[in-house]
Amino acid sequence: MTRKDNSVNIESRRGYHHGDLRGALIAIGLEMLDAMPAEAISLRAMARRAGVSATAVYRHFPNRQALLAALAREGMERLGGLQRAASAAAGGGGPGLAASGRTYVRFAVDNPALFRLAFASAPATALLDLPLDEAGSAMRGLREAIAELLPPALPPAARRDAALHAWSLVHGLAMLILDGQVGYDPAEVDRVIRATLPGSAAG
Amino acid sequence: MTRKDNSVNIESRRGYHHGDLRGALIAIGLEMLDAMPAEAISLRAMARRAGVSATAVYRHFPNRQALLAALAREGMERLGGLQRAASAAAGGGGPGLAASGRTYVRFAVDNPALFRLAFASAPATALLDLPLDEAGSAMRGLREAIAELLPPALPPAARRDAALHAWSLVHGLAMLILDGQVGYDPAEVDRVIRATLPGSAAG
DNA sequence: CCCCCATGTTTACAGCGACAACATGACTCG
DNA sequence: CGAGTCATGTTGTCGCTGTAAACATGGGGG
Repeated sequence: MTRKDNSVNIESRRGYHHGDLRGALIAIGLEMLDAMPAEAISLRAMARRAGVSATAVYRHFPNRQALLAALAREGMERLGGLQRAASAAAGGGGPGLAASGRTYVRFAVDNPALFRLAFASAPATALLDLPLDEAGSAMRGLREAIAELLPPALPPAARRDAALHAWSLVHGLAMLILDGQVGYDPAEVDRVIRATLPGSAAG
Repeated sequence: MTRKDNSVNIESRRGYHHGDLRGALIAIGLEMLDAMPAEAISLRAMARRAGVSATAVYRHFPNRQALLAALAREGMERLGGLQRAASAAAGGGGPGLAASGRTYVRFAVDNPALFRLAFASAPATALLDLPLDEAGSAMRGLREAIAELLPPALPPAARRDAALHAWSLVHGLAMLILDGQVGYDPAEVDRVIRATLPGSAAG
């Protein structure tokens, strides 16, 4: 998916001058996020890698933050996709929810900079309060798994609480691990997640 | 506590040249953290406020990060103190643990920049794995409340799981709120925290 | 065919963290 | 009491950053 060219695209040139600079910058940014935190990525470094002057970036993004926001969106989408896939692969229901949670933490561990960025510069729209089909792809997996798991008769407020509960737990786990406050032990993560499934705790 | 002088201290001069520059910088940093995130605080701005040249800071901190780390430590200590106080005021036990958790989230909401900084540049020592009396003051409150609440017969691993569970939940809640992913509703926070108390969920 | 405008470049500026060389003044010791 | 040392603070500088303004260019639509 991410071609490895550091210079300008040649084949996929659908743009005008050079190539798809916007896309190239995003690919470069994601690549750099594998090696360093977002705050260490300079606009100029990305431009350099793209083989382009620093100010060319401003033709595609109003400022550095906007570029990072684009990377953040990509991160959210990847996370959401993995969660949905994991939930489906586990057959949905309780196992699906647990799998979705494990995937959430795993993603954070595997892509710390991207995970951090995804939330740090996320749009301030409260994902939990959006209707499911607009809730970005980020929380779709978790919320769908929870919705499926809860007794349909439950009032919406209880559903919301359950979703918040599950989300907070995995998010807290992820952040504490990333910040080095606790070690990453998959078995432990799994235990803690299972203990929180709706049904073990009252909604 | 934080005197409001922007120039050099006069009365509390226990230092040599000007005053207690190190202390002044920390006070200034905490003040600035009330108004902006840590990454927006420049070493030069702090020096300016202290009425001192930029490089004077390097006499007291090896670099900017070290100064921020000092602020982070202060944040951790404040948070820990508040938690212990809240737990004690609630009479310990289950109510104490819930109070400690509520205080954790509240602190984050009230001091977003300081809270973030406290974890972002925390020493990478896994607080949860330290003996209680060395565990900094950060997690003391939570862990003491949990220890008190759990049946003494429980094996240490179960205690650890319970602590991690509680900590993850409140930390996740706090971060999601700070990142604007969910709104801050004290009642909701309280509900979610109560649902996680050891005893509602199996350890 | 030509011109327009999206895309990219050059130049410039202020602010940043950090290093090296220098100044100063408070405390110590003879 | 006088000298000198060393912690503390200053000046000057460097390379880097984000970003604004003015200029260049070339591909596609009139």
